[in-house]
Amino acid sequence: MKNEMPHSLSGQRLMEMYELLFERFGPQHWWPGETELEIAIGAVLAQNTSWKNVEKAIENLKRKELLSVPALESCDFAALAEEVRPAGYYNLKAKRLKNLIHLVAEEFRGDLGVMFKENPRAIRERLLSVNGIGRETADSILLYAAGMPFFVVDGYTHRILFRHGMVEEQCTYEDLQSLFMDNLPEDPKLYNEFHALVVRTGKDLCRRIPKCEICPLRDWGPTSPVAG
DNA sequence: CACCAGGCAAGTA
DNA sequence: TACTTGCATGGT
Repeated sequence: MKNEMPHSLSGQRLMEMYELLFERFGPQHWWPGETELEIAIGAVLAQNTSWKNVEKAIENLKRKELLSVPALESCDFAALAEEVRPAGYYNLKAKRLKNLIHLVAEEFRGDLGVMFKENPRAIRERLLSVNGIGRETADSILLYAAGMPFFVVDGYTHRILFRHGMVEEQCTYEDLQSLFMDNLPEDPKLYNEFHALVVRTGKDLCRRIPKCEICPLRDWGPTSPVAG
């Protein structure tokens, strides 16, 4: 039984959850990037890293005029690594950016707009085949840069839904993504705002001790990390 | 000092 | 399949 059919109990609570979060925090104005490329680059740089550090790296890239496909494709690896250094894992991320840019340059004429005209599922698989692009990064690019209806799942999504007894602790990325996508309207704007609100909420939830007095979801059942 | 942040891939068993 | 580990800066 591959649970979580559409209209599961947890699924039916999602829209209410969204409304509570939106009432509490308001619009989050995501993704905070100006171009498709900037958003895609930011998605890679943001892997397990605070957004503040990502901003510094992106600002470096802008200042060095490296925020274009041709510039990123041709620039020296060590120079790129130095610019993305504030975002952490800089050697790893410089390589991952090169991998992503290589895909766009070689298969889509260096144009993300061209890539985004292809079949969404096919593009997702193509992105996932790039070393350094996992499911969250791929979905972030597809939702926030391309405007495609893929719900982005992250650590906060899992933590919040598990703490409120809506999923099993060992549930997969696909389980969580399906819960949202099978129970909400297929609306990129809704997915955009909802994920941003999940992150905003997660920032107020300590890893060990939930600050339930300020959590809009405090009345939503269990809030202990051990579900007790 | 410890712990965390808008993950992912590679290695091991 | 299911763990574990390396990657790294910057803020609290």
